[in-house]
Amino acid sequence: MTTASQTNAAQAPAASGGPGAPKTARGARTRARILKAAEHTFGTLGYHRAGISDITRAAGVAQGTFYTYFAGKEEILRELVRDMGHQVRAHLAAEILDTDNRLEAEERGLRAFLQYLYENPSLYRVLQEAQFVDEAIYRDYYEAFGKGYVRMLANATRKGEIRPGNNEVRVWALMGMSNFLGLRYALWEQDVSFDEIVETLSDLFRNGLTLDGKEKP
Amino acid sequence: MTTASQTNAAQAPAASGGPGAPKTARGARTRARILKAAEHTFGTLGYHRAGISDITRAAGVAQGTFYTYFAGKEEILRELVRDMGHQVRAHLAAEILDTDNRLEAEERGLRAFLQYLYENPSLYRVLQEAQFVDEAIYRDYYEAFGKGYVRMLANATRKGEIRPGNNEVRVWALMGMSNFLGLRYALWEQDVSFDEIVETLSDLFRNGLTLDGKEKP
DNA sequence: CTTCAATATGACTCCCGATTCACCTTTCCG
DNA sequence: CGGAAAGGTGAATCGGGAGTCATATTGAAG
Repeated sequence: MTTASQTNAAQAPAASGGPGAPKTARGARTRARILKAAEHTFGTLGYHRAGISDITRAAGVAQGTFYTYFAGKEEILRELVRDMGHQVRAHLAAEILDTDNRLEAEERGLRAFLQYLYENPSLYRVLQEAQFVDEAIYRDYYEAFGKGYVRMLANATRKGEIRPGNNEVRVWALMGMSNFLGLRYALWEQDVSFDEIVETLSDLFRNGLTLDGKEKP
Repeated sequence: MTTASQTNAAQAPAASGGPGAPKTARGARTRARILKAAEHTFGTLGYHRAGISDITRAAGVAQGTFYTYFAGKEEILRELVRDMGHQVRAHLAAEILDTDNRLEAEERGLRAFLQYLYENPSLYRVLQEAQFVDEAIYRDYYEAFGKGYVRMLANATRKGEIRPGNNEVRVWALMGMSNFLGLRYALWEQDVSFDEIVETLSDLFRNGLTLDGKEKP
C-alpha cells in the first residue's frame, strides 16, 4: 500500500449484472487493465472528453473488448468510483489504526488524505465528475465515508476525547475541509507543506478559531 | 435581494471580446434572457446534457440567436460563473456588513450561504461543473473569494478577535466546510436546521473539537 | 416614409464518439 | 485431437448536438 501503484480491481466481478463477469484468468486480467486505464484516462482528460477509444487504447485492447466487460461508459465510471472508494477508505483506516486519541487520528488522517490525493490525483476528478453523471454513486461514497467517520467521533465522545455535539454535521464539515485543502494544496499547488496544514487544523481542533475561548454556559 | 428571483445579469457586456456586445436595449435584454436561461438549464440538466437548443428554448429565442451574443457553449459557462460569482460575493458581503466581530460574521456568513444555496441551487452545479470545463475560471472564483476572506481574517487577527495562525489555510478549510455543508444540508436534504448547523460550527470556532482545550505552550 | 445596422430565425451541415456486430483467436476440457 | 465457450477485433453504424448561414424582421435615425 506504500507505493499504491497496483490498483487491484479484479476481485469484485462487478456489483450489478454487467455484460458478464470474466470467467477465466485472462478475462479478469483484461478487465482489470481496462478499469485501470479508465482511471487514468478519466483522471487526465475528464469523463466527457475521454472516449472509449482512449480507454481501450491505453489498455491495449480493441474497442469492442470494452463491451465484453462493461455495459457502457457510465457503468465503468460507477465501477471505478466504488473501487476507488474502497481503496481510500481502506488506506485511511489503516493509517489511523494505532492512534491514541481522536486529535491524533484527525491529524494523521488529514495528512494521509493529502498524501494519497497527491499520489492519486485521479481520485478527485473521477469522484467529482461522477457527481454529475450519477449522483447516487457520489452520495453513496460520501455517506459510506461519513458513516464510519461519525461512528469514530461517537466513540471519541464516549471516551471524553471530544466535546459533545452534532457529529454528523461535524463530519460533513470535516470532509469538506479535507476535500478543499486537498484540492488546493495537494492538487493545485504544493506551496504549503502538509505539516503546516495539519498543524493549522490541529490548532483549530484544540483551541478553536476565536481568542476568548470561553465554554458555553 | 430578499426573494433573489431577479438575476440581474445584463450590465457587464461580456468580459472578453465575444461575438459582439449588444448595442441596443433589445439586444441587452435578449442576452440577459439567454444567460438566465443558461443558468437554469445548466443547473437542472447539467452542462453536458444541456443542449444549446435547451437554452434557447428556455429563453424563447431561436438557436442562431445564441451565437449573436456568445461564442459557444464554453463561453456562456465562463460568463455565467463570473456573473454568479459576483452575485454570491456581493450577497454575502452585504449580509456580513454590520457584524461586531469575526465569530458573528462567520455565523451569519455561513447561514447566509446555506440560505443562498437553497434558493439558488444552480450556483453549486454550474460552479462545480465549470471546474472540469475550464479550470481557470473555477480557480479564479475561489481565489477571488478566498482573497477577500483572508483579508477579513487578517483584520480580525489584528483586532485580537481570532488566534494568530495561517489564515490562508484556514480560509480554504472554511470554504470547504461551507461547500460540503451546503451540498448536504441545503441541496440534498434539509433534515437539519440551518440554526443547528451554524451552532455546531460556532461551537467549533469558539471551543475547538477536543475537550482538553489547552493553549499551546 | 426610407434605409440600414442590429437582431432574430431555424433548417441544415458536419463531426464526433458511443455502441454494434460479424468474424477471428485463444483457452479449456472431455 | 476436436470443438465449444470465452475472449478479442476493428470497421461500420447511427444519433445527437454544436455551430453555420442565407434570409427575414425590427426599430431608430434622418
